[in-house]
Amino acid sequence: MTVRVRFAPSPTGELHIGSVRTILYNYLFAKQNGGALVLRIEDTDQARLDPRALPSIYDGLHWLGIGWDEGPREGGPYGPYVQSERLPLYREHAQRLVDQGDAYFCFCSKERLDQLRAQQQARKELTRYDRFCRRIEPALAAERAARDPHVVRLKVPDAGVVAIDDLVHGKVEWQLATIEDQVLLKSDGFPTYHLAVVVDDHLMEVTHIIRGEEWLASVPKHILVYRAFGWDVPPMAHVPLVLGPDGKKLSKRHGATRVTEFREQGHLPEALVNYLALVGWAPGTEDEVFSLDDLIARWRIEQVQKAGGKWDVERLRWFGGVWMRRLSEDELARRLDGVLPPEWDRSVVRAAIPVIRERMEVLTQARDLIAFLFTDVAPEAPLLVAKKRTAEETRAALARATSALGALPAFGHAQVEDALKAVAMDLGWKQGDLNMPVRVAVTGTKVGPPLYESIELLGRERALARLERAETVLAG
RNA sequence: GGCCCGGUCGCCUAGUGGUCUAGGGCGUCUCCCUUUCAAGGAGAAGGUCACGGGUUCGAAUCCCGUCCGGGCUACCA
Repeated sequence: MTVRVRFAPSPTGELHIGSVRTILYNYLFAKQNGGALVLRIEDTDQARLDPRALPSIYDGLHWLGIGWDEGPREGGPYGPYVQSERLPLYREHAQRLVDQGDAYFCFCSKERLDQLRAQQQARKELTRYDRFCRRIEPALAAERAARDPHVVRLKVPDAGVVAIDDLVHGKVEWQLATIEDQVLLKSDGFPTYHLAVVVDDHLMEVTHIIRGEEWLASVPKHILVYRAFGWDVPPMAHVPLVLGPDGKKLSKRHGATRVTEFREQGHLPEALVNYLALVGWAPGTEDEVFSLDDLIARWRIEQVQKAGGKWDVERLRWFGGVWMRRLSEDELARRLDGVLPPEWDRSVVRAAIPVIRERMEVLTQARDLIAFLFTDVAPEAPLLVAKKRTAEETRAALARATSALGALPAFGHAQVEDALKAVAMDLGWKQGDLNMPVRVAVTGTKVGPPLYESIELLGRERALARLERAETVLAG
């Protein structure tokens, strides 16, 4: 039997980083088993639809390099892959359960339900549906259903136990007495998640259900539905949640959570995938830098952690640095293309890559690192003055550096280095004491890429002009 | 409240009865390298394995209890 797994986002918002981790695990499982990955859109909550959701799922996963085999746009033999286009299917199946006596029509109003809940709360009882409509004669209920608004509820047995052998948690079981008569079909004709997942996973021949742990609690309801239909329950794996720093499910109030945001912040997709895979999984060896292909080869569902893992941007950034240095210079130049202002000369950018690459964790850092090559700098006098020297001494030193650089027959970083070393020697200054004012004069800041290379990149003309301007500032 | 899941350094984790004086990575700190910042190298600090009982010659690893955290508890997914 070929493996078929799915990821089933509900299009209620942009692609979330926590969903990506679950999708990634599904992807890895499918790939390493030569199976298929299916994208199914669970848009059964019509009130919460967000038009940005779909594009962000496609763009985000494409950016990350995670591909799938069947879905709304790519089609496939089990379509449609959007639940709102499968309504008749759910209706038929719900009807079948009613006909079999495993489900029933419920006509209770929102008001009655609210009131019931309030009363139960006041009495400190369990808040759950009182099965009021379960007592209605089936024939009468069917008749009413033809004209009155209604939902379909699952008839949960009063007693008994259901259990699964979860791939990550092991055996988990529930007393049916603690489960309420779940709504399966809503009054607007849409199914609830609980009906739709079961029907679709079965019809789409999904062989393994890998999803977030937030779904673990609804497993008994699903088992009951499978049972009522006489279907087999596929193996399930409830993977741990990605948590915020406070230990609660990662959400927007913890900061960036949308894939789009990380992309905009300049994170490398390789780093995101690598980092994310390691929240909730470890190979058991001391390796930790993994490409998507490495992960396909090494990830194992049995090694997935039970406990949730906290999101750690610092660690993500560290992986960013690692991957930054693994990218070829040409590739890095391509990645930078969309990040840097279009007017910045790409040949200059390309030339600067060797010196900025190991200083970057995210692409956007390149902007600050090489801005001095494209925009004028106007350093203030206090910043220019060398350590333990006066403004005048610094000015004089800069003047000597200026003429030394001006006299150079060739203007490569090696020559620049020789010249500045000679000046420092003459002056009797420590190299760093001379280089700092030169750096500030030429780049405008105290930190940046190596000085000699920076000066070479800038070119003689502009370097000398900036040095002269710094002298003026110091003289002034 | 109820049901369910979880609990190893600040964070991600290795570890499935003895080789654990609990290993690695991130972060932090120190030193080296050095024209700044990085990168790189060498080191350090940091965990009574939530706690308490057992079982066992021996427990982070097995059992029970407690505590703490989380998820779910909608005609949301």
